[in-house]
Amino acid sequence: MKKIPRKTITRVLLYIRTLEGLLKEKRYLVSSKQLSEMTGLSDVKIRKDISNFKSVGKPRIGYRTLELKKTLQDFLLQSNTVHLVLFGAGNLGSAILKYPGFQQGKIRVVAAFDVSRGKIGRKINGVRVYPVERAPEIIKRSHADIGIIAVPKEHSQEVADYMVLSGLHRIVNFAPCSISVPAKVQVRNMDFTIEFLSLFCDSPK
Amino acid sequence: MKKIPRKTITRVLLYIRTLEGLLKEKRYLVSSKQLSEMTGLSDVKIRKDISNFKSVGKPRIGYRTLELKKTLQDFLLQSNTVHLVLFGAGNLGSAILKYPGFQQGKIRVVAAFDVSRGKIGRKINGVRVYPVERAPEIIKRSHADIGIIAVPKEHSQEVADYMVLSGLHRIVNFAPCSISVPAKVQVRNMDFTIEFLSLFCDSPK
DNA sequence: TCTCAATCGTTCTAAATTTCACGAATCATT
DNA sequence: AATGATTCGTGAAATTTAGAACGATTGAGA
Repeated sequence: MKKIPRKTITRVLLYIRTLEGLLKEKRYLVSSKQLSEMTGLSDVKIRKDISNFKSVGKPRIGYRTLELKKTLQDFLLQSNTVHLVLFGAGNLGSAILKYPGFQQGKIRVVAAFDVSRGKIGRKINGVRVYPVERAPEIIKRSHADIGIIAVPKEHSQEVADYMVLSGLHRIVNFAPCSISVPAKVQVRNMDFTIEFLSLFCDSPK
Repeated sequence: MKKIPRKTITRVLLYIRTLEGLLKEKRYLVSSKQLSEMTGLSDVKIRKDISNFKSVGKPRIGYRTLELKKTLQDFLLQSNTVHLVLFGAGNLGSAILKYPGFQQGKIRVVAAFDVSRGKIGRKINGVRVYPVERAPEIIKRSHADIGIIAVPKEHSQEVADYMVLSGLHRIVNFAPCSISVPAKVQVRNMDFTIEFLSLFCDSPK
C-alpha cells in the first residue's frame, strides 16, 4: 500500500467529519458532487482521494454514507482513540480542553500540566491538571500520542524539550514561535497570527 | 508582478516573525542557512521566497535583518493593521482575544459579539463585547477585514451568513464544521480535531 | 593583490499535485 | 429491452512546488 500524503489525510478527515454530519441528518447516500459542494473541494479530487483506499461507490448512485465513513476511518484510525496531553492550562489551554469536536470520541485529552499552584489539582472539563514534574510518568503510563504546547512563548522551547525527554514524538505548538526538536519528532505549528495575516494578505481587495 | 501563492505568503509571515525575534536579540545579520535552522525550511526555498520580492542579500554576508523584515512586510502588509471582529465570546473566543501574538500590532480585534446577556457590555482584554445585532453597523464603521467564528457549530452557518450580510469577505471558522458562503468570500477552517488527527495519522509509529 | 571560502540568486530538473478527459457501470424511463 | 442520463474510477496532461546544481559576488586572510 502506497503512502498517503499528509494533505490527503487532512482532506479525508474532512470527509469523515462531513459524512458524520450527513448521518445525523439520516442521509444515507451521497455523491462526490454533493461532497464537493459541502467541502469546497472538487469532485474529481474527492473521488481520487477515496479511490486511494478501495472502491466503495456505485455509479449513478454515489456512496453509501456509513460504508464510506467506515472505510475511511478504518484506514486512517483503525478505530483507535488519539491520546493527548496538554501543557499549559491557561486561557487557550482551557479552551482546547473544552473544544466540542473532541467530545465525539477519537480524541481524548488524558492530562493537563501546569506550573501554577492555583491550577494544579483542579479539573477542567473532566481533565485533571497535574504539576509538570509528573509529565514523564503520566505520559508513559497513558501512552499519550501527541503533546500540545499552550504555554507562553518564553517557555515553549523548554516545554518542547521536556516533551521529547518524556517520550513524545508529536507536538502541536500553539505558541507564536518556532521550536527546535530532533528530526524524529514531528511538530505542527498553529500560530493564529500567521493564519489571520495570511488570509488577509492572500487576496487584498 | 506575479501573484504570490498562499503557501509562500504563509512562509514569508514566518520569516517576519523569525526576523522580529532576531532583532530582539540584536542580531542584525542573518543568512538563509540560519533562517533555515530556525524555521525548519530549506535554505534554497528561503532564498527563493525572498527573491520573489527583491534582492536584498549580500553574498558571503547574508541579509540585514531589519532591511529584510521591512522588505517582506512592506510587500505583504504595507504596514497596515488587520482589523478583526470576533463572533462568540466563550472559552475559545476569550482565548483568542488574549492571544499574545496580537499584542505586537499588525492585528487588532476591534469588537466581539455574543448573544449572552452576561457577556454583553463586558470587556475582555480591552475588547468590548456587543450584542450581535450591532455587528453590521460596527463592522462597517471599523472597516473590519476578517471575521472569526468561535460560536457553537450549531450556529456557525447562521453567523457566517450574518457576516457576509454585514460586508465581511474573509472568515476564519474555528467551529468543527463546514460553512457555505458566496464564492467571493474566503474561508479558512481551523478545526483542532482535524489538525490533531492528521498529525496522528500522518506517520503512525 | 590574489586566492579561498561562504553565501546569494537563478536556471534547470524532478517530484508532487491538480485538472482534464473519457470509458464503464448503474438505474430510470419509454 | 433499449436508450439515456448520471456518476464512478482512472490514465494522461498540465500545473505547481520542491530540490539540485552552479555561476557570481563579497569579504577575509595570506
